[in-house]
Amino acid sequence: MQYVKIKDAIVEQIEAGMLSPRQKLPAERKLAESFDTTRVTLREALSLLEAEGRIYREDRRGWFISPLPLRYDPGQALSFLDMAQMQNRLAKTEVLNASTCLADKQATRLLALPAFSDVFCINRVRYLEDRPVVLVTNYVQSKLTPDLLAHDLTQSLNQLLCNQYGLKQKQVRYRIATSTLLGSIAQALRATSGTPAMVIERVHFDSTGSIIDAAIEYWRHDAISIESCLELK
Amino acid sequence: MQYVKIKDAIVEQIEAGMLSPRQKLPAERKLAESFDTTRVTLREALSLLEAEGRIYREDRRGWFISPLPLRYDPGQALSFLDMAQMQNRLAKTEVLNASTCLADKQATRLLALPAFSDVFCINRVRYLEDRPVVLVTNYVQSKLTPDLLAHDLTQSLNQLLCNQYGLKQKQVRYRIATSTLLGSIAQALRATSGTPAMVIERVHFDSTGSIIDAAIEYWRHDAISIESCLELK
DNA sequence: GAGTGGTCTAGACCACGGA
DNA sequence: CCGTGGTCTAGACCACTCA
Repeated sequence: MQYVKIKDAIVEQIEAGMLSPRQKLPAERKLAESFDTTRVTLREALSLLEAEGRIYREDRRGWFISPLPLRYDPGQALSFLDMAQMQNRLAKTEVLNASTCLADKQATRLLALPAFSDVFCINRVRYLEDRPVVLVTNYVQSKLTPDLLAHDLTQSLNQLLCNQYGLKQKQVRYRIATSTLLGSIAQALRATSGTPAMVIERVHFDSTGSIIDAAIEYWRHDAISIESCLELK
Repeated sequence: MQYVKIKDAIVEQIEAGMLSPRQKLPAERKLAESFDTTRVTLREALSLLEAEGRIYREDRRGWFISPLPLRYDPGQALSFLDMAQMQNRLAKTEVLNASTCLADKQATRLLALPAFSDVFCINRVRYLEDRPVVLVTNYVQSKLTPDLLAHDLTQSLNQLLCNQYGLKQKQVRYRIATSTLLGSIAQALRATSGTPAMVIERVHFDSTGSIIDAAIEYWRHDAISIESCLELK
């Protein structure tokens, strides 16, 4: 099992601090040569490192060392920016698009809507140190929040809903699973199709138990570590 | 991108119900032939399906269709068996080994122990419909629970600690991340080294805030979906 | 013992990124 | 425009599973 040895050799270099976060690895052909093997086998080793969350790939740009993951607490209603700031990370948000549209399958499921409802749909990419780490799709029932799209959407949607519309999140239901980044989602994160991903779905409720909004987050799986602390019943 | 088309063709067959959960796919060479391609490309398609959680592999035995994942709520102090039963799943637990040993690096970190402490270390594999889905390693401070290992360890450790020793879990701290199954962990789950995994670390506290025990769970990533509902502060 | 999956070789072409 | 990563070919050998 040559590819395991290659993987271990690279892990050793990472842990010895010879390779720093976000640093690019040498070209695949060069690495293959230096480990005296073929590209196929070398790529097997790289895929394994990727699955372990130690390196990541930018589509057609190469392989890079993964930075520490962001600690993410689903129990805290913290915005991405606040979370990043508390962990001394440099965060940025980019709005890909924001529009009113007919609820798609996911939106109707998450928001428990009747068919053909109108919703606001917002797609944003979040960056850590200029690396795109998560694509977030927010769905908000349009009747609750007129003119929502007129506001600055790079800020926390949670805070916006609270301050502008008095919609306070009291409860969250979430689901976490693994999958892959495909097509346009992969593109938005500069990832190759098929990159491992962590998918988080959230539905927010107000104090009366009504649904406020929902979100689906596609994370590069190496960029997040979910950590929380809670009381048991 | 031939392998994406192959993947889609197989997905279609799964969703049409032509392939049922736990059913074995044809041999790689046969699949490759029927899609008129080589094994390398075919395996790329299979790996993608695996990463999406739609199929899984048993080491040297072949590829199988993934059953529905088990819904797992970290906020409920439910035992694996109760969880499975509530979802009409057939569960089984196998004790791999249970012993007193010097705390390793992980145990000292999770239990916040001084160096060279004695702990009970229990390794168990949990099955759903005879498929091994998770390897659980439990660490318990030995001084709190004399003779722990004399009891039936196929039952819920949580319940055992509560009923036999009066140790009631009041709080849990957990961490969820993705990684891979390697070496003996992979073997215990009949998986190939490098299989995608969901790793859950848990530390349990009693009502005084003292640590009772800790656990590390290595899940086949397609076998679990983490779902919870909680109040926001 | 036949067939299978796990691993590896030694090439190839293309489209894209970056200079 | 060069070099890169993404994709694909057509084989091979071995160790293991299973009948």
